[in-house]
Amino acid sequence: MSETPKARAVSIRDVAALAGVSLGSASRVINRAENVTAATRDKVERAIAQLGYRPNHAAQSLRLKASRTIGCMLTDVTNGLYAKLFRALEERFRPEGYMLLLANGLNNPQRELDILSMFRSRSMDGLILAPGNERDADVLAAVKAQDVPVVILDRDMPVGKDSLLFDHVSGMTAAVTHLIGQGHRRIALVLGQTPDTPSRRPIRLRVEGFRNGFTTNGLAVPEDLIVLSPADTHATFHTMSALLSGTDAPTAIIAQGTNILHDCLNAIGACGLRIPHDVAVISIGDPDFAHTYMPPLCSVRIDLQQTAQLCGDMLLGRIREDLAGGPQLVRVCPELVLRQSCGAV
Amino acid sequence: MSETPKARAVSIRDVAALAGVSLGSASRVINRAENVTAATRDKVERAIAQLGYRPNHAAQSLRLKASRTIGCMLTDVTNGLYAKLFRALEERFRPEGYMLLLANGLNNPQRELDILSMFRSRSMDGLILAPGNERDADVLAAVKAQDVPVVILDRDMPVGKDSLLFDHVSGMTAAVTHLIGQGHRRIALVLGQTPDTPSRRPIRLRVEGFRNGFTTNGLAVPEDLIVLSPADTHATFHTMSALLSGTDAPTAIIAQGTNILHDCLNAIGACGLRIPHDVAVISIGDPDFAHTYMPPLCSVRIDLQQTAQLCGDMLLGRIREDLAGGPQLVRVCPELVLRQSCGAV
DNA sequence: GTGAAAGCGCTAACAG
DNA sequence: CTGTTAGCGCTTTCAC
Repeated sequence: MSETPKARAVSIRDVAALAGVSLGSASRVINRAENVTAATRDKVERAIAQLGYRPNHAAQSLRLKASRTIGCMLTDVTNGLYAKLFRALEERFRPEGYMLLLANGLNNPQRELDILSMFRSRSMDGLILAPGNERDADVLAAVKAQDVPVVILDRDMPVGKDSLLFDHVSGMTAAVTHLIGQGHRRIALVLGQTPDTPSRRPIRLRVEGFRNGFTTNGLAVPEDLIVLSPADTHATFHTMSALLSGTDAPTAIIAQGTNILHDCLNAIGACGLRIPHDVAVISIGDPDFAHTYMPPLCSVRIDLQQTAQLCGDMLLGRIREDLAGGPQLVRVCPELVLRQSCGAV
Repeated sequence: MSETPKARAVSIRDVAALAGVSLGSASRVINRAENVTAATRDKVERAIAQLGYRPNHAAQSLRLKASRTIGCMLTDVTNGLYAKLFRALEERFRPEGYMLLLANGLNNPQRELDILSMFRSRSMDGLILAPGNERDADVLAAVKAQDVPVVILDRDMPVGKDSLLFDHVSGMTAAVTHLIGQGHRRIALVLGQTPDTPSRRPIRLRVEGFRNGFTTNGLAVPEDLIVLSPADTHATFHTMSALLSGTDAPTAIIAQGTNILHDCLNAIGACGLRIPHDVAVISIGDPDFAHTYMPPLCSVRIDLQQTAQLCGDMLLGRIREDLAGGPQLVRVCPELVLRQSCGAV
């Protein structure tokens, strides 16, 4: 079994005793304070090594009122985007000595409230939040009530917190404009449908960007090709199959999310169409298989390293109080990654 | 901005004062102790509500030597399997009042050591570990040295800890046996390659199960069809294309991991072959698109709810000390999900 | 049933 | 430069 099953963990007291110095000196060495003799430092460090001492984090947190922990509430890590985002955030915060508490909101307001409440009592040093429910009054209030630094990720929440927003409008406009430039007019936009879809910022802005792409190019928006469809059934497949084999079929498809994308690809295959010759495809989001697929799929990608970087700058800035003033708002622009599926390249 | 920017958080003292009772009584109410009058309870609860009091978690941890936090070190949440596992673990532990600290080991021993060290100083109540490096002496030692309950997930680590192991052998044997039953003899096994592949339990056991499937059926193992290939390049695509268009080509493919699977599917498509008519496919792991794909992909799936349930039983059992005795070892058997791609159904 | 007081392990302020 | 001490917020004896 393990080494020292129930032996009380070694405390700074034990270290001080073994080193033959006072508790305070031991603490100073541990916290790399200036005012310590080399000799003292040495004795203490030897004792630490010998005892395998590690400071008690709970005691430090209590004392310092800082836990070196960031609470992350994301919609669902099962979604590749959030998983990658989490990874990027981990890379950003780990070198600074922070660990991340992760909780999935799952678009469930009650659950989100619980999580926010747990974060609150656990004295997180900061929070990174992407609640599913931007318009839920209770969630809004709970976010607003947080008294630690908060960064809201890609949600419109009027709660007076810092936020980092993806510019879905420009991303989508770029995609549409590119397709229009390739001669496409009948472009379909396929989005995942959830109960409160219309209130979701990412969805809302993508639709806006889509329309925007046409109007700025002086074209009418093909409203009939904006498809909202539940991501977890075959509904998308059937809808798209019908659309593709019907009259005035789309010649290009912009699909959001891995599941929806797969359904679209299946529909294209089932209709015997070829990409990009018969129909062009752009993926919103850049899953791993996009660049492996045959042909490689053009996609609208968000730079998650950059996102994490900026998010960390803001949050750490607030935590360290280098950053003052009212709520900041940082934008990250998605980029269009040209690959064969959109007929360019 | 936020409500009470820098006002010192309300403590149990404030609650007691407002309620007009002693600090001890307030504590008793909060901890739902028996010995409190209804009147006292009432006053305290009113005060709590009025002040919006939330116990200070750091202080509780320090006092109780328990943080109600579980440290999870998984290889990489970016991998759908781990993401789903994390979700399942969250479902298991949340109702019990635990939150999860998540860190990605990324197959990097140094990183894993750092994480284990942080876990150790943060007095986690328990750990769930799936290190990439099962054979790294330092990692082994660090895991062994943990003095809180630990469950090792799907790794062979002789460290005297509880563990939950997936029975990859039986899963793979079932897959092979099924294919053999369908008349296949030339079955390819395609696995992801990493520097220390051979020492990885999941890989090792799958190869073993593959061979086992043939030998128990009295057949020779097609060693030439065991393909190890890096998951992050197109290598798999090329290897499989060559294999499929060569002489004595495989008539069935067992592919492990989403990326490898995609490469195999691409190769099959590129060679103009049809599933399952020309070549059968079984996926190791059951990504979302498996059941959506056309045709739906047969897969070997691990029940992650069950996994999380058992993992929680063990870990919570140890934490609460209901579970005593030497290291436990629990096995979870993957199940073969029959779908069209393997020619049955 | 309730209040007073000790102390979890640590840091920081203060004397020396 | 070092030792002593107070106290972070909480739970839990222990008297009353």
